[in-house]
Parts: sequence; C-alpha cells; structure tokens
Amino acid sequence: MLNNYNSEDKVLLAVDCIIFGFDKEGLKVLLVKRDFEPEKGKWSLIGGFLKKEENLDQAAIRILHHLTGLNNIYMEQLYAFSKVDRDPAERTISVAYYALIDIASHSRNLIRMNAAQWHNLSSAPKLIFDHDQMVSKAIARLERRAVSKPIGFELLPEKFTMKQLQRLYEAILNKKLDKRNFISKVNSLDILIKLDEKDMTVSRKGAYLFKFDKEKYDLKIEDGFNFKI
Amino acid sequence: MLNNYNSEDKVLLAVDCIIFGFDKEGLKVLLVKRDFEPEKGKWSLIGGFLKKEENLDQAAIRILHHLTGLNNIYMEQLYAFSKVDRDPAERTISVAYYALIDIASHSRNLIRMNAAQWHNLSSAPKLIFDHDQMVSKAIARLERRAVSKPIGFELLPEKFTMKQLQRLYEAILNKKLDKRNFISKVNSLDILIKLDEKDMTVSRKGAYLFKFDKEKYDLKIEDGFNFKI
DNA sequence: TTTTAAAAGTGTTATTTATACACTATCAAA
DNA sequence: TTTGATAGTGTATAAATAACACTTTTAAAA
Repeated sequence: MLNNYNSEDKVLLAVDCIIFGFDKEGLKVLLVKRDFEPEKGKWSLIGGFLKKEENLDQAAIRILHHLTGLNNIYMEQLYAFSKVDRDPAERTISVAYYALIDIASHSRNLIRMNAAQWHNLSSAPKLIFDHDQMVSKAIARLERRAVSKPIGFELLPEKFTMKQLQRLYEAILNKKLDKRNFISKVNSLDILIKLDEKDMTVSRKGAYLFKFDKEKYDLKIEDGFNFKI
Repeated sequence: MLNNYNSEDKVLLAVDCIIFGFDKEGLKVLLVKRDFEPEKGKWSLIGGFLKKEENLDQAAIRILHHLTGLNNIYMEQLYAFSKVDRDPAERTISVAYYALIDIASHSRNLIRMNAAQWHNLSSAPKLIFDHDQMVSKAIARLERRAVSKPIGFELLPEKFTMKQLQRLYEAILNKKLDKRNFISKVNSLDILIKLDEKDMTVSRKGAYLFKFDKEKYDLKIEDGFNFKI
C-alpha cells in the first residue's frame, strides 16, 4: 500500500489576497464585490480556490490576475485562517497573501477590468467572513516588515520625491515622521540615486526626484537592513 | 443555491509540528519515526491531518498530544507548505506550527510515550518530504522572534539562573553573548524577580535563582518589548 | 515690481542604546 | 591553605535615535 491517507478528511483550500495600494491619499486596500453565493454582492478580499496542480503562491498569482488583471505582483504568504465555521457554505481553510503596490502604476489594468476597487483603509466597508481579521493581521505584518526592510521602494513610481517616500512610511507606520531625521536615515542607507530632475507638480520650488539603486540595494539585502525609523 | 463551490478541488491538509527543546546541551528538535507509508521508518516531524470539525490550532495540539503525550504547549503557526509533489502519495498541503519548550520539565511524558526523540539541531537526521525546509524556516522565525519578545522565559523551568537564561539565548541566536551586557539588558527590562535561593548544583559559590514576573511582563507586552541583545 | 504663500531643503545637540572589555568574590574539595 | 571553577559586578566609548527651526525657492497674486 502506498499510503493510508484514505480515511482522512479533505477540505477546500481558499487563497485570499490582501493588496495594499499607496497613492497620494494614503494606504488603500483592493476589494471586490463577491459575485457568487454565499454573501453575493458583499465586499470581499480577492479570493479563489487552490487547484490540485498548483501551489499556493501560484494560486495567489492566478486568482489576483483573474479578478483584477494585475500581473507581476510579488505577494507574501501571511497566515492560514481555519475557524471551523468561517465560511458557512462549506468547510474552507483560507491562506491569506498580501502585497503592497503603487496604485498609479497599476491603475490601467484595474480600470479595464473594473471588478476591483480601492478603498481607504480607514473607511473600508465591512468584509465577508473573517476578511477583516485578515486585513488587520496584514497591516500588523506590514508594519513589522517596514522596519526590517526598506519595503517602500518597490511601491513607488520609478522616480519619486523624498516627500512621497516619507508619506509612504507614514502611511505604513501610521505616524508622523520628522522630515530631517527621515531624510538622513534614508541617505545613510545609500540606496537612492538623486536625479537631475525635479517634480514641479506640487510646489513652485520643485522637489528633486530620486530613483532606487537596485544594485546597492541587492548588495545590502544580504546582510540585512536596519530600517528602523 | 447556497454555494457553487462544487467544482472546486479538495485537498488533504496536514499539520506538522516543529518542537524545539532546550536543555543544558542546547537546542534540539523533537522527531518521530514515521509508522506508515510512504516513507515509513524515516525520521519526520510530528504530523497528522486536519479533521473537518477542528481548526488548525486545535489540530496541532491534538496531533502533538497524540504522538508525544505533550500537553499545554503553545504553538505558533509558521507557514503553509504547498509544493505540488511534496507528498508523493497524495496532494497534501501542510501547515507547520512551532513551539519551544523546556526539555527537562516535559521529559516524563515523552519518555512514557517513547514515540518521539530529541535530536540536536546540528546532528539531526535528514527528514522526509520538505520537513528540513520547515525546520530551517522555524529556526529563522525563532531568531527573529527572540529579539522582539523575551521568548525565553516561557521555556525555562519556573526558577532559573541567569546563566541558564543566557545559554538559552545563545542557543537561539547561535552566538556567544557577553555576560555583563546580557545581564544588564535583562535587568533593564525589569521582568525578573530575584529569589532568596541559590542553585548549588553547578558551582560551589551557587547562583541566585530568578523567576519571571508575569504581571510586569504582561504590562510590558502591550507596548512591545525591545529585546535586541 | 513687490509681496506672499507653500513646499523644499538643510545641521546640531542631547539622549539613549549598544558594545567592548577584566577583575574580584565565593566556597567546597583537595 | 591552596586551588579551581563558577558567580558577580562597572565603566568608557561608539553608534543610533530623537528633538528641534530656520532659510530657500519660485510662481502667482497684489
């Protein structure tokens, strides 16, 4: 006999994606109106079911793409949620994934598909099942992650101002940061390239644009950043 | 129709427990010889399958108790492992849990059951499936966790010496710590009670015993420890 | 043309935290 | 009484973090 697993219970395995977005208004989360029962028409995370021939990472990518058109988003596994009655229709365990993306540079896809919508974190509607709990846990993880890696760089447009970067961190950490301390901390990491170009859309003076020095970043990532701000 | 989940794939959901133990020799991991196919007779983590009527935390507790006799162990969820062919017998996703316990204070149960054995981390045998990968991930998590919470206190006998506490941290972080710096760091946290009692078993001079001040600990945990050593 | 308003840019000091480092005390056993 | 093994203790330096305010720029308005 190859195995004696036959008497074991099988369950549905869902994957739910918590996609945080960042733009000038702050942190947002991407939600869809569920188009099947149960809870049809209610707001939900982007979710679907694992198929036998894929792993969880692949399922997350497929589901996200299918419901939003988003591609090439790196998601990180968050947690497996398994309360017995979390889905009233059937015993389902859900593995949550999360990612943080720059809204502006992905909006075209989202608009085209028109299935998903951004909601401010503070004013998001109540979600189905345990999805609110998933979002809370993802926020907590994001905060912790933000201080150990310069997570923000992957979420901004290619060229960005210091102010934008600071706003991103303020949004993630949910507190005001001192401009001077923030800039000197970022500069001490030595992973930004200051461009000869200014963003003139916000102020009369204009703010220098920066881009992210991928090589230096990759070198540093090995021995671990300290990005405590 | 209550739901349209009918066409979705169902899978087996395993739970594997990585139990780290600590005694004077250092960090160990608890392993069992697998007594069913596939891979019968090979070393494995403590594992089993989720049942429909329980959640993952409950499954982990049940499985651990069933295979080792261990009770009242707080385990934390680590990660869901989902490579398609990770178990050659059947499509199985495994959610790993981990815990860290004091070997001495739990050894009676383990000896009685005699199913599980402690192995030094450095000399553990090769494990089945992706279990080695699970152990590596758990070690990495333990290290990170050790600096954000004084994790060690829950793993020592009720009364312990500073030396024991330091040894525990040295084992988790896998590096030597300076005695004076360690003690002053621990003292600055103000969560230990120094007892009027000495451990005379190790030295002629004897070392003062301490215990853990649960109340102060709980107060501190709210605004987060900084236990970076 | 001058004034104004709004954001950009820039350094220093004080405080806290982390690190490096070595000698004395105790006491049972030899 | 000597010895050996472990317990216990403090200081100085370096590094990181936190607190803090004024000047510059420039387009638009007066």
